[in-house]
Amino acid sequence: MRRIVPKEFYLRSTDVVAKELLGKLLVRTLGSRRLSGVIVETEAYFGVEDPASRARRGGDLAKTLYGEVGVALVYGIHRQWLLNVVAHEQGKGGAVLIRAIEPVEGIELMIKNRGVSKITELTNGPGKLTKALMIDKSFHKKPMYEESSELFIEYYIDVNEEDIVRDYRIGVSKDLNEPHRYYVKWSKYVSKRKVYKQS
DNA sequence: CGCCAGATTGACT
DNA sequence: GTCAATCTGGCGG
Repeated sequence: MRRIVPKEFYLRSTDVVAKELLGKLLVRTLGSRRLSGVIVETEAYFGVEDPASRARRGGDLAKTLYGEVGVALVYGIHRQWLLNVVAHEQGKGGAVLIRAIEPVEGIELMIKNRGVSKITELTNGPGKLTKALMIDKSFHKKPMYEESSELFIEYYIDVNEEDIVRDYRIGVSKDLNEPHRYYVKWSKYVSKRKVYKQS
């Protein structure tokens, strides 16, 4: 039985949502076809108080970060698309970056989309998974709690608390002094690189 | 319209 | 390990 994660799920602290998204299924539909994967790595980003957040730069992304929860925030960087879900408490700003998934459905098509055959290389990075699932700017601001969006998140498995690792965010030039990256310890699909610096 | 930073990736030494 | 390709969005002129 499939059940989509409801909008209310995202109206909580960004950190809690980031952690609880682990083990959920990210689904992209193409007509009757499904491409999906288990979320195994996430990072929390906040509002203007976060030096690594796009909210710092103002504009549309800042508005989206502080806006309605449960919608996709698609952001382009270094010629990749990165997928976030807007999640924060009432009156605050924040979003969860989905950094890695484990392929479940539609693996053949993902291989075609990515141009690589090694399964573990398919979706073990934020830019990689958007390419594998054919996610681009057209999904920006679309609700992720409705099947009609063709991009949504379902309940899938429960991850044990002791299997969740908390660490500093990856790749940001100016991080906060607290870890905001979460990943599943046993997953082979977590992006390995660790290039964080302290501000 | 040009400039530039940046939550990345993959090719290469 | 190093490094550059190449894209988006904000901002200044």
